[in-house]
Amino acid sequence: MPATIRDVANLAGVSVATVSRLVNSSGKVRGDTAARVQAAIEALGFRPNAVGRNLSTAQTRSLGIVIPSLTNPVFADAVAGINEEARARGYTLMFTATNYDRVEEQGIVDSFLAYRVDGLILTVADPEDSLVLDLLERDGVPYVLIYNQPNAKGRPTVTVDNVAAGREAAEALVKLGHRRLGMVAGRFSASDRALARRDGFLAGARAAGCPEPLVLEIDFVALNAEEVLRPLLAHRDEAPSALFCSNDLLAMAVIGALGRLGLKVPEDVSVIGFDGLAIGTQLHPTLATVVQPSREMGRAATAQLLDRLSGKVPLRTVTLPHQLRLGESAGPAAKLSPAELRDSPQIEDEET
Amino acid sequence: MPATIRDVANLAGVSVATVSRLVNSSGKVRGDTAARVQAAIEALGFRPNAVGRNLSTAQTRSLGIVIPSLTNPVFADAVAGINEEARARGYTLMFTATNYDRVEEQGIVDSFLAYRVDGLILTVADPEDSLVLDLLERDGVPYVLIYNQPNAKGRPTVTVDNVAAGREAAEALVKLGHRRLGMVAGRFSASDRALARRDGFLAGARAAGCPEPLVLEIDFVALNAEEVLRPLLAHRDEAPSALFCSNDLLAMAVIGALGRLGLKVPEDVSVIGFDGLAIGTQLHPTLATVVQPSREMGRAATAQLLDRLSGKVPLRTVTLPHQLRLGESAGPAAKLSPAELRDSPQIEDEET
DNA sequence: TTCACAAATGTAACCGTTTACATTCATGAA
DNA sequence: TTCATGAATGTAAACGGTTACATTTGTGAA
Repeated sequence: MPATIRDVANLAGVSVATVSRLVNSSGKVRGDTAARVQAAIEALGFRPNAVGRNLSTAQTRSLGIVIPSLTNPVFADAVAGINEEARARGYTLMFTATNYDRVEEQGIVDSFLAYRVDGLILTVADPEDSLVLDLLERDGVPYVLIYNQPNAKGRPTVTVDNVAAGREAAEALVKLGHRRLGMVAGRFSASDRALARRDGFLAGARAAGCPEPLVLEIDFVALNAEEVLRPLLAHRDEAPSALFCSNDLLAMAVIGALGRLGLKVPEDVSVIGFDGLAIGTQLHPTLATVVQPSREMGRAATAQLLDRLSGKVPLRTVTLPHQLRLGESAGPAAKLSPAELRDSPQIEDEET
Repeated sequence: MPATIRDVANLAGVSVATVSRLVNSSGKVRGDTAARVQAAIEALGFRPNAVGRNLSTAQTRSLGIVIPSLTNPVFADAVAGINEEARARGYTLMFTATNYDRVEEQGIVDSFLAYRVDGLILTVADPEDSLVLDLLERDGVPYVLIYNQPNAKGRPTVTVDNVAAGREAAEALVKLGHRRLGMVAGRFSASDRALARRDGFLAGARAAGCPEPLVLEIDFVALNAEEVLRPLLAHRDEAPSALFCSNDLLAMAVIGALGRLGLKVPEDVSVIGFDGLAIGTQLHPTLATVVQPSREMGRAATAQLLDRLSGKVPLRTVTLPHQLRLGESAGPAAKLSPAELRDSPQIEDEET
């Protein structure tokens, strides 16, 4: 039973319209009246009910955030950026994680739409073919994707160029003298970006004349990296000497597993991740990675969405710059073993 | 201009009450009527407007979450737990991070109250003396603290026993043969839990007859651990051989800094953190830490709050079990140097 | 067939705002 | 003093649901 605008109006001896005008600084109210109303507001501890306001104005000044998981700091960072920008502009956030589950995705967006959020920021499982996004488009609710990188459909996204980044990762490893490359990724069905990174990586490897890299797709959540890596590395002669991981968390798990398998990073195997998590720089060895500006991405997505909401600026896709950060986990390839020399004769490809 | 309940009613040729009854399965509606209404709902793509409902029912089925930061995975984990539990029970989350800023805290809670969240879960800077909590109590809005551990005032909290945990950390280090202990903590003014951990740690050190540990209070955000640690470790003879850090993130930063200062963990200095972040187990060395069940804590806080909201179960303080996880970063003390022998003669105190 | 009664449905007030429009008030010019 | 005018304020209808209460409909017994 908090005080309502009517309580205030009664106490101050004015109409609700006047109170509303004062509270929202819409319309003018004379000094003495204002003072009386102000006093009434304080006396009653009046706090305007946003629900009533939302109903009346048909907007909520709230944004819905839909991400796969908070456990991966890369999303937490993005949300931090979203939070900053949204708060600065007086918007509130409704939030949920989907756990990479498309059914959840649907349910969450439904519920956000019921709450009439003004717009959404989301990372979905498959942006190409997403019922959720189709729904938003049909209902005309503005949204911006983040991290996703749809090829077709003109879906507005804030992302980095995952393909180019994947290629650069491959190139960097080749430059270090590696020829037998491998990639470890989470389920591609849950991550279009992992897919894009793979495509770039494979293209890079091919362009450098490397043998086709092995790609390992593993279950990111119930992760037993050791088990998965053992067969891959069984025959040292044929095993990859460098692994590209589709994200930093995975890379850290892989490095841990390699250690337990008795392999040293980077002496025996180089590892390079993706995301640029802050902790990566504190590790031993420090984590080589492709840095994406997660916080910025969150901020940019929010800014764009809010600009769209006030004013009619159309939403567009923004590609932010990524950056290769070579850490200690990626080192020069060990001297080539005879087996490898046989497999990759065109050594002159390798610059330095 | 989404369809309203009245649109549906018109199309189906019934009254709004009937539609409402069907949608909420309150009250009975005959089979054929139900079918007609259902058809109308589908034809119009009707999605009940939660704002209207909230206004009418005076509850929002939403919770406000207020935490210091998402960048620290410990909070992200808790939010993940909160998210799970809330979603399972049909509640939506409004979310913001305060960045350890009390003014922000106030503003955020104000805004959540304006939105009429049904309850709040929060970690505040200082639960003993918090305007925000006083406000909630005055307004009678249910809340549960998480991580905070207020001594006085009967404020409901879900937490671990930070004092006991701090003491155990000290004991563990002593057991490993360390006598010169140190602690590195974030600003105590922003973290009552760090304070509690320190108290326990100091008590443990004292009980074991160690010289009074040095306590370093540093700015957790703009962190330059190297700079801070250098003087502490300047004289190897007097420097602590083991450091207790008030959280894992800090511990990782410290380990990194030690490395850059040319000190090995745990050979030269042992480090033990607090939180039990998942990544800790993947590091080299693996991180010794006090594990708190963050996800559980989030879940427990949510469960309690929601139980309170339906039914009148009173809120209470719950202390969940923590657990010492000795990782490789905490190792046996190096042989005592002559200087240390002089300082701590009662060697028989050390068990093994 | 009629009637009593329960089941199904309808009516309209209410939740707390905003805001178009109407009304009142103050001011200065005629 | 009167009046036109603009400023300040008030009135009441939305907004989209829920729900107490009133009304209608259907059912089976007499």
